[in-house]
Amino acid sequence: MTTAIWWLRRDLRLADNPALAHALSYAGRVVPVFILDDRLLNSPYSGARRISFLLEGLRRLDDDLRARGSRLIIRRGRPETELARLNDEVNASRVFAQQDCSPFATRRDHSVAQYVPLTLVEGISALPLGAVRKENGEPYTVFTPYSRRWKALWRQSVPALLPAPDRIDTPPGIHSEALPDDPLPERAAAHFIAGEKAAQDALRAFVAPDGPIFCYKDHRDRPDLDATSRLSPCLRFGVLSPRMAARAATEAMDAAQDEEARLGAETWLNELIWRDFYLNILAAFPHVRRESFRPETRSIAWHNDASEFEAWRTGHTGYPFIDAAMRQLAETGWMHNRARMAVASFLVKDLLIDWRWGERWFMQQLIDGDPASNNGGWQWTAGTGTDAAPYFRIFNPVSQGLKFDPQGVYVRRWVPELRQAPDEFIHEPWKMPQAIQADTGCVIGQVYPRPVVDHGWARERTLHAYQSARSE
DNA sequence: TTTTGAGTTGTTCGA
DNA sequence: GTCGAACAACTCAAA
Repeated sequence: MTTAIWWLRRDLRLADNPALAHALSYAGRVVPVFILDDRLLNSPYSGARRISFLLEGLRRLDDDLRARGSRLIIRRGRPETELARLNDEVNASRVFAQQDCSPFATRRDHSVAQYVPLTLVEGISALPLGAVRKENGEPYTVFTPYSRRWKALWRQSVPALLPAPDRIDTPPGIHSEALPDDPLPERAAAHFIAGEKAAQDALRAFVAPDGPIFCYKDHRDRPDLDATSRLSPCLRFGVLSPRMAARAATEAMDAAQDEEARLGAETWLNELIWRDFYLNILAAFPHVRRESFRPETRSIAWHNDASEFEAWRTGHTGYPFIDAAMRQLAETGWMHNRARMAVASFLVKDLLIDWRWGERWFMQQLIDGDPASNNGGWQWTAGTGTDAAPYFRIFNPVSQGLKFDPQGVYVRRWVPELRQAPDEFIHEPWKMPQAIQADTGCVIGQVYPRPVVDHGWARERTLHAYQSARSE
């Protein structure tokens, strides 16, 4: 009987898993293996939150495999070495894996293919990488036409979902290493689901009749509400199939009771399409990982002040909305999307710090940190990327707070020093009269910092810095 | 090949 | 307080 290896990377699921399906149709016996690669675990772009989520996801997947007569084999080392060794041990004739598109993954897989017969299978995106192209065959670099084409292709033939197999035959007696200790045993992922069944339940609840998806258009911008799906870590590691998510979104669009509800579902679908878009951008333009997509923005004279970066990183900029967001990130490994834009704009356009500093910090902290989406988002905000925000679009850290956290609920939740501050000063506490500062126990400059920079001044500085870079 | 319309998420200023 | 224009042209996608 033929044996195949199913090499898992970021597709920790049994349902709608094309790589697994290929392995099962190719061979009677399948060996699921995950290889802990120290280059990834110790990378400066890695972080404890994400590793913790990954380890939990591996444990849950092992449970699910055992319920189907199989189990997850863990190996540690270089994938080339480990796969070649496992290949010999189980006498496998082919390795199946889900295609990945980061520069590291591409190099790794190319190298692995020199040692074992490797078949890469789509599944990382809702529509296969490279499937959505311009008429001339080139990749899109602007989102809106990309999304139009994406939707047209999707509606042309909505992909069928592959059912989870009832049984997976895995030969006995294969050595598996123990998983390393969880770097955050108290569960960084307490707020996040790492199991496949729970992720699917969460998706179902999100798109259920009267579910949050139908209010998503209006509520998604409010970090003080709990109105997003929070499925990003599951999509990051493939605990949830992006196709399944996109199908749920389009079905919700079709089931919507009114136009507003339909737009809610479509807005969420658009977020999934953004995810596909940035995966394709990274695949087609791998240099974005290292430098700005737009050459004319590569010569911006960054200010790069280390102590200002530190204030941003730790949530002590003196702008409450920014600080709340940065503390939410540090404490939970996740940040609301609206807040991600605001803090990114603040780092790049108020502090004039190289977007790559922020990108790396996000990768170290985010439980859902994905090289493609994170890079795309940072370059969008910085105005250096594909389809980027115009350089003069600079978020005002105060008005973002007033607009999207009107009562200061989000600020008070994450910045306890300001809990007693009156509503009218919650986003501009430095304007509080001395008497109120004393009464409420938030003396500015002592309990809570003064703004690290004046926004109006910083805005002008950035406009000039970007203009100079352009005219070079 | 040329032309045309359009482009996630904002802010500021002045009427 | 509200509204429209300016911000800066430029590139992309498609007809």
